[in-house]
Parts: sequence; C-alpha cells; structure tokens
Amino acid sequence: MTAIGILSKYKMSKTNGRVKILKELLGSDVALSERELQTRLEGICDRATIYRTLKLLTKKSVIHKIATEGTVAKFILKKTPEDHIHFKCTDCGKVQCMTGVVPGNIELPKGFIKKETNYLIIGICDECAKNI
Amino acid sequence: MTAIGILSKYKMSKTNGRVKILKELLGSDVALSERELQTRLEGICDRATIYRTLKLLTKKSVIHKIATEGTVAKFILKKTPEDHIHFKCTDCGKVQCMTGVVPGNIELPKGFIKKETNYLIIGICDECAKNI
DNA sequence: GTATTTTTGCAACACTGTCGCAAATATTAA
DNA sequence: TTAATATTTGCGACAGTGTTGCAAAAATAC
Repeated sequence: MTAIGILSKYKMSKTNGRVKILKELLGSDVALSERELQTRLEGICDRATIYRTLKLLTKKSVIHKIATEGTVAKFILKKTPEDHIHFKCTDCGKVQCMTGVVPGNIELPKGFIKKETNYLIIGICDECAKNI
Repeated sequence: MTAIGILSKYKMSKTNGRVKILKELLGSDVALSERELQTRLEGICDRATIYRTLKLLTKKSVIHKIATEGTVAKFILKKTPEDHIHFKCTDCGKVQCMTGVVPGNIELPKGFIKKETNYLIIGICDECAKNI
C-alpha cells in the first residue's frame, strides 16, 4: 500500500509532511525514532508535526510504537496485525521486526484483558554477530 | 533477602539512600519509576542518587528495567532469572510481573544472539476490569 | 474560487536521565 | 576508635524527548 493510499484509508489529510513521513516508514525495515525521521526528511517538516503524525498513525494502528531500552520510542510499520516480536541490537542499535518468530499464545490470568503487546528481545543481530 | 543482604552480596556500599530504595522495591509488587520512588522516599535522597542506584541494580540484575509505553522507565525486583512478561494497565497505570505466565521458548533466526528480554502486555488489569 | 476545516510551524514548556565536581559518608586498616 | 582512603551524594547544569496553545498556512468541501 502506498503512503497516499494509507492516508486515504484512514481519512487523514494528505499533507506533504505526512506523505514523506509515511514513505520513510514504508521504505524502512527497521524501526525509526522521531529524530531519525527528522534527519532523513532533512527539515521538510517540524518536530511537532512528526510527533503528531506518529501519534496519529499509532492510534490508527498503521505503525507500532516500540518502547526501547533508552528514552526514545521507535516506530515501525505494522506488517501483520498479530502480535510479534521486535529485536534490538545493542551493537548497531537497530530495532527490527522478527517476522516468522511468533510468541506462543500467552494466556493471561483471569480478569486481565489484553489490548496490545510490546515484545522486545535485546541482543546482537545477525549482521553484528558476524563481526565478533 | 533483605536490602542490606543484597547490598552486601553485590559489594555495594550500604548507604542510607540505597537501603531505602531497595526496601521500597522489595516491598512493592508493581514496578516503580524514579519519580514514584522519589515520592515514596519523601526526599530522603536526590534524583541523581535514585537514578544511579537503579542503574547499578539493573546492571547487577537485581532489578528489571521495564520500558513502558511512555517515556518513563519502571523498575521491579527480579524474582526469577527467567524471561517473563510484564503487564501494564492503561487504566490505573500499574506495571506488574505476570508470574506464572511464561512466554513460549522463542527461537530466533540464525545468527541472532539473545541477551535480555522486555515483554510487555498492555491492557486492563483484573482490578480495573471489575469496575467496567 | 471561496469558505471551512484541518494541519503546520513556532515557541515555550515539563519532564527524564546524565554528568562533573566538591562535600559528605562509608569502608578499611592501624 | 581514629585517621586514611575510597566511594557515594547532592547540587547544578545540561541535552534530549515529547506535548501544547496559537496564529498562519494548507488542504478539503462546496
């Protein structure tokens, strides 16, 4: 799906900034922070706009907000609606989707209602592991 | 294990602040942020001290640093060394340990090395679910 | 093309987490 | 117990994240 297509689907105004932000996310196989997006967009839009767009896209479930170890949140396109795991490399810092690695169906204790998941494995990614 | 016991075990100086911080963590079944600790300690020690202590305890694997949805990290005593899941309630904000709920053994793709996990389920906890 | 609605950029803000440094406290050894 | 040494603390300053109000700008609706 294209950036414009997604914006149409969710009835969001097609502004220059939003299209560019979405394009970056569509073209990235790793999760990006607001900072990283800002760098890639080279000042096409304001910090606040990026934050607002990311918040909106997260709310619409187009992207996934990943709380990583540090203070910064990273965002990645939701490829599948199912729960899945993300991997953060402590070496290169990349956060990526672990497609194919499915967390077993987790049964919560009685009374708990699951809305969303944030599964993160921290370690060394395959690329970095080669150089050790 | 007592606060003093833990400090001895890890060869950490037994300062007033550290003992109090550890006692709070030992007495809490939910994860606490630096802010929450500060409130509970009523100014017994400085922000910086709390942060430093939490960092050290995390490094020693005494506590677990949980990256929650927002910007703030929360900390909880490590009851078991195994991977386990934490649950964050969007209603009351509490983050707790889901003992008994074990994530299936997750197999990573070839080359990836796991060091640590951060599994968080977001939803409504049993207490809050009652009042809906 | 104009009117209306939505979004943007800017500036200001609160908050988190870190750090250097001198003073205070804890540990060690006598 | 005291003096010497090592560690930790509090303070202030700082960089960074994420949010918000508001007027200007852009997008949508008519």
